[in-house]
Amino acid sequence: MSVEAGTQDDRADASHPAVERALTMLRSGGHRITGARHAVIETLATIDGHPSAEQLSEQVRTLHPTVHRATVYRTLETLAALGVVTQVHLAGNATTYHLAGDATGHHHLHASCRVCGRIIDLPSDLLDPITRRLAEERDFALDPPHIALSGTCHTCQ
Amino acid sequence: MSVEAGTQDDRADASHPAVERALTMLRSGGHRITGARHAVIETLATIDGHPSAEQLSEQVRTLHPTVHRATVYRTLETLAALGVVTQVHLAGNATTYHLAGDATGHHHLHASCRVCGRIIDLPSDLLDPITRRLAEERDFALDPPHIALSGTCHTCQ
DNA sequence: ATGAGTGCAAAGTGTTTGCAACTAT
DNA sequence: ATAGTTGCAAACACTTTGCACTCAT
Repeated sequence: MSVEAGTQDDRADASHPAVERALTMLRSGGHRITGARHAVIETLATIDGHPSAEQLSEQVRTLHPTVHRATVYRTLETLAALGVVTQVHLAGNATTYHLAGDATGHHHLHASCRVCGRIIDLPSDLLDPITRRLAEERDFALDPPHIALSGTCHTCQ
Repeated sequence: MSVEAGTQDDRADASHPAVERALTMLRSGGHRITGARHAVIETLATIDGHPSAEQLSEQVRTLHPTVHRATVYRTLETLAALGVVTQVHLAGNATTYHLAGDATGHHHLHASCRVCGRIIDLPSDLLDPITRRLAEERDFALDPPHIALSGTCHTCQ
């Protein structure tokens, strides 16, 4: 692995709280802190937008060229299982990933435009009534952030 | 093409209303009625469950072995553009297709279980309040049937 | 030291596309 | 006749897997 251990303060921001949190959760989940994982997590913390695994992988590789695509996919899967990252499925496009409860610790939902692909952030409580109704009437535990709603944005209508 | 024109009453059910409707919409959309399209539409009308393009393609081929996968994909795309079929995206799985407003003419929504993959049909008005809210507050035209909600079904919780 | 994690290459899915041949109109 | 469609093969995008090697613990 090519990431120097010991000092990670040479990169991005010395200790983005979300990065610390993610590392802690990894460790307490019984996983090892490797350079590759460190790199993926820091990339997640700094990258803008709603990156796919492939885009993350590319971005990771700009600073850590030896980190393989497959490792990024595996790391994201691990982090998702731990609840550190949220996987968002985008109606026909690649799955995207972001740190769960970024910064402020509160989640949000997404909608994607069928026409232009734009992704729109939505308040996390938007689906609360539906979540409640599905739980009561169908005993179904909705996981609202896991899919992006689909429709047409205002510029594309 | 291997489908005999003239008589389609030798297959499944002589004239499933939905099939007639689909053929009419195809024609009035300026498209040609080909054996392959006929086969796809009849398969859509008869198949159970929530088939993917690949499954439909397989099923079509049991009766019409010369119809190619690619043609099924193209036909489904055409039918979706005409609004004859509804495309449902399934959070990480293959897109599924069904005749829009099957039989009775009313749509329904879907939710899929993250664990077992089961697909649950939901009333079409479930998301009406959210649709309204998104239209008003974000000028976003939600297309509720286009994605399946995601969560955990009662047997998997 | 030792097993979790990695890089790599290769295989899997699901889906799209370029093109020559075909056929519904 | 002539465009719209098809079959085919090949490419594509995204993701997973088997395996030998490496490194965090």
